[in-house]
Amino acid sequence: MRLPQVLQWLSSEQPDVFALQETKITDDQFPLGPIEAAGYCAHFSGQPSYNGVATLTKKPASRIATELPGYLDPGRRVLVLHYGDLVIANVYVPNGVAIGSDKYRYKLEWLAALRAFLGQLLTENSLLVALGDFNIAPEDRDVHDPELWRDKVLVSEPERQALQRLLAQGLNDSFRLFDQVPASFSWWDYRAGAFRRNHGLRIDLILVSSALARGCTSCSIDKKMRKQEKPSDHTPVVATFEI
DNA sequence: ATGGTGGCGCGGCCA
Repeated sequence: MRLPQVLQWLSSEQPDVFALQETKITDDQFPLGPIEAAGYCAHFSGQPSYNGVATLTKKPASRIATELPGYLDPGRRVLVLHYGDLVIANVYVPNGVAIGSDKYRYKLEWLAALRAFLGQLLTENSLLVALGDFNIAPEDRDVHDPELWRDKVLVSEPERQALQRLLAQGLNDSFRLFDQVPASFSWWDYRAGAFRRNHGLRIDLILVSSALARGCTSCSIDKKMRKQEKPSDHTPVVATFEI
């Protein structure tokens, strides 16, 4: 994980919750000291080199889950925190690589297991946030060049339908609760000057249950981290709430 | 233009 950038953003923005994906670090290597010194509790589920999720919060969770029930996955991609009736599910959806590949099938299976899990959580908790790298651009307006991306991974209809089935259970894309400037993206490829040209996709989502959507007061993309030296290829998405 | 860049970790995979 990019610890200096994380500490900088926590210090300047002071979020109650900060969800990271692709930490690429084992739990025994997790930089607990600096994060706690910054005033945050660290919850994490990692592995060597790949995947890994972490959720940094002002207050410790009462319960934690790291698996999709009934779906055996060696990848550490899920971290669910419980705060009484409030549930915060941090997810790193598989990339899928290419349409028709084994990894694409894995992505669709994984999304089906996630849908079942979130559906179960929604029956038990009215206040649910599911956020993270979904690796799906929900609509063409979330893609810099829809014709170029048509039927490509991250944009294909089966992936979009899987996301719509998630939403249909009672989740809302918080970004679309508000007016937004066109061509708003959260991820840009490192190659070919994609960020400079704003050749991006909006694949990082904050999905909220209806009860939380009523208290959602803003959702925006903060591009300042992507402009820095050695940035992540993603940049933070921020939602605020009055509960 | 089937390329291009970057992280992890030391060759090759993954995104």
